[in-house]
Amino acid sequence: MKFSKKTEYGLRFLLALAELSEGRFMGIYQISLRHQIPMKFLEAIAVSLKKEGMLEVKKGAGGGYRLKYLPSEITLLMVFGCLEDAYKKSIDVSGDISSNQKAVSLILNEAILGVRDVLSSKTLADIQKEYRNLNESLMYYI
Amino acid sequence: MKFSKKTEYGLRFLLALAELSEGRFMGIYQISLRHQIPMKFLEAIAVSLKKEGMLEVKKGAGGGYRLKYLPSEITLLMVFGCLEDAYKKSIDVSGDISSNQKAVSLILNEAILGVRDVLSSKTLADIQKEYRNLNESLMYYI
DNA sequence: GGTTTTGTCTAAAAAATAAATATATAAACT
DNA sequence: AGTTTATATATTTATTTTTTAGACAAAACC
Repeated sequence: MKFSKKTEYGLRFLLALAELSEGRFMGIYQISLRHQIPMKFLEAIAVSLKKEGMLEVKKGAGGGYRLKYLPSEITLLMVFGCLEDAYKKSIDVSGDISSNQKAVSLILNEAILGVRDVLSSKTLADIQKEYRNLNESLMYYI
Repeated sequence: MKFSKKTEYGLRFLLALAELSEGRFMGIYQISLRHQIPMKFLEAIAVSLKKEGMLEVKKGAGGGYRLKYLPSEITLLMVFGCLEDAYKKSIDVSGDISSNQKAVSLILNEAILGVRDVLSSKTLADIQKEYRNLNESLMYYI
């Protein structure tokens, strides 16, 4: 399984937004700085996420992005759909294809369906929970 | 989800072997020709599969490869393990990493476990079944 | 024993994709 | 008006995937 930087950065970006207090916006510059994500890359990621309707935007001072949905409503599958190119195009099983090839494609497609199930069972809320856990453990050291 | 050509070719190669009559060997040249897979690429794929102990080899005339296991014992996960580079290295969740990053990695790893389950639930025998189905349907046209 | 058939190994070219950077423009807020 | 923020476009760099090539090694065949 490969997870692109894009997806990883995207999830970290969403996590950062999820941790904001209700209704607040946060800009890319800050997030990029605070979480060490290449700024311009993050910019492109934000655009993709917005295009799929996952974010609200406010321009100008005090603006930035905020989540359009609850963390518990944002599944990994949604995020992958926005950011992993491989998820956008489904496997093409048509045209002049041998049955050897077709059989393989069909089973791979079935596998993909299973994977989609897995990915839609995990949400941003799960990541948030993990995040808070980790921070709690850190507290003990201080 | 991305499936590399390597994996796709690999599965088609294994399918071809699975369809041989018990105990027979078949060479790369033939398979590459019959199933339109770039020969030298297939060669490398065969080597990888052999390295992981999935194939038996016989050199010289009348030689080639044959499966070492029953198709029902060969899972997609095994094949991916041999051929998808991304499957070899698991995500590294150590070192100097922010908890933002760590939380994401941890959940992604959990997702990977789920994916592995999916992939180990499908076998070469499933592909074979599909293959035979497809060929049967074709027969009606002739 | 020599020739053919097959696999093995190493290299590297070519193509595709991913990751990062730069610059200029547009909108919104104070 | 001027600052802050996002948007769009283009370019570069790096990495990975896919493909091709050639020399070598082992087994089988006659």
